[in-house]
Amino acid sequence: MAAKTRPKSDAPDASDRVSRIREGVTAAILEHRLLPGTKLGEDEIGDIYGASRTLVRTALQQLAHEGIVNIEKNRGAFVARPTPADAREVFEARRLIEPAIVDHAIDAASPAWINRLQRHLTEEREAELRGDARASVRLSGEFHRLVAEMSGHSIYLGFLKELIARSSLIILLYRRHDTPACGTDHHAGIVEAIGRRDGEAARALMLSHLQEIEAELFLKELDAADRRLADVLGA
Amino acid sequence: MAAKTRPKSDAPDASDRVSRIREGVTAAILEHRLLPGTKLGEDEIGDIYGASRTLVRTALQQLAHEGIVNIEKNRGAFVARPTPADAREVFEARRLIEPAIVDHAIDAASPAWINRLQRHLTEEREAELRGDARASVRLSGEFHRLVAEMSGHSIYLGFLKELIARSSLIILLYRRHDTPACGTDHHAGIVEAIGRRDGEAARALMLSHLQEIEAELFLKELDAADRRLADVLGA
DNA sequence: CGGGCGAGGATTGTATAAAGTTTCGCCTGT
DNA sequence: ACAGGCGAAACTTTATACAATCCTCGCCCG
Repeated sequence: MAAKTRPKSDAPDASDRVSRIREGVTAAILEHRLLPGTKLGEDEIGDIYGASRTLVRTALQQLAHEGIVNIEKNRGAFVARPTPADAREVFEARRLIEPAIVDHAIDAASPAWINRLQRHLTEEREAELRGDARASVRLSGEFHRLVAEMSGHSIYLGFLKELIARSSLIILLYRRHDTPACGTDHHAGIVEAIGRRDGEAARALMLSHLQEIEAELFLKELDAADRRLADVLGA
Repeated sequence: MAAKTRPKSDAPDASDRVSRIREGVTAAILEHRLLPGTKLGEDEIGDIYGASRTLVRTALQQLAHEGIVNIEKNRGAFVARPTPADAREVFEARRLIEPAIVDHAIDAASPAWINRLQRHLTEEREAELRGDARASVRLSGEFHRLVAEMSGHSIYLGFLKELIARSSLIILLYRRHDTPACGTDHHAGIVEAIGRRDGEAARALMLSHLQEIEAELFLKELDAADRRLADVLGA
């Protein structure tokens, strides 16, 4: 943004206590350790991170703005619970943005970056090999963030961070349980196309990768019983 | 969002005092009444809106997350000052997203919506006719937001709100002063194409509209003197 | 007379306390 | 036995007080 010199609220500045809280909660959500609907009490989190409620509150507000936490007035903060409609919107947005990101990534592709991506791929493979589902899902999302960082497009990066976090919740809620290994192979193909500077192929691979993820979802209303009631009766 | 029933932090719920502050400041920025770099003191704003610093602070944090305010640690909040690089990113993102929004808007086009758009066009023309520059620039941005609302795509809407606000700052900073009437005619053409349900034409018109706005900008570093110094010397 | 230094004032960051709202258990009345 | 209401506890919201940091301005020294 305008101030590259200042560690903005969004910066990965770990010395900031608010950032630590936000990143801790985000990581927990990305690793599927926090389930949708979970209450995030201020005291509770404050005790965990040794911070006062003031700081916890600002962290939660930031997460709310990112769409992975819902703050309900006088009731508190809860891990968001995306609806099927939300899911479709998120993936449509990703199908639109990520090919554009890949294009920029190719422009910025340097040996150092390619190396970084390949190191990430091995990390993904290792996690998958050892059956670490939590690391797998986290790394899978991080791959996309890495490509966005590589693109150097800070606005796309910001948007995508939001979309990835929400995608994680969506996958947790709606993924069919019968689908085995996820897209590490896809990721490898994308890296390879980026390395070749083949924009056409890279965009196409990214697109089909996202389509495949979405195709693995079962986007039907869950908890039909109380969900219906909430929708029918709610304001 | 997951909770259509709850007025989220982002909702246009005017009864909320934080929202009032946020919307007041946003409006001032959109109308070019607050200039980039202006300091937004907490006490100052608190006095204006009769709110304690706690509420002002959360409003400012939300605005910072939207990218129209920069919060510098221990120094306060300032109206953002997008760089030319930021400007290019913002308009690239708009060129990507808004055609997609227009597509959805066509799907949702009803007589009521078309009517709403046309009423907006007359408002724009009236403001332009009476030479009200502030209303003009505000309504010009609102047109795009209106189309996004019409699309029913809440994620695109959220992204675009951010992009519009930043665009307003960018136009204020970088617009060539020799350009006369802005794009009310363009807007009319877009509405007409939407009314015809002609997606091809509507997308093309939106794209060329955005390109024209961007072409009217002079994206060179301003304040070469202290700007250069700040970039060279600043951390 | 210019530049460094330091105290004072102002402003932000953080914590804590007061106020308001919701929730849940319990108790009463039918 | 059960529905409904009352009340206390827990939590969020808001305000205020305190601490830390930064900026300004004047003073002193070279």
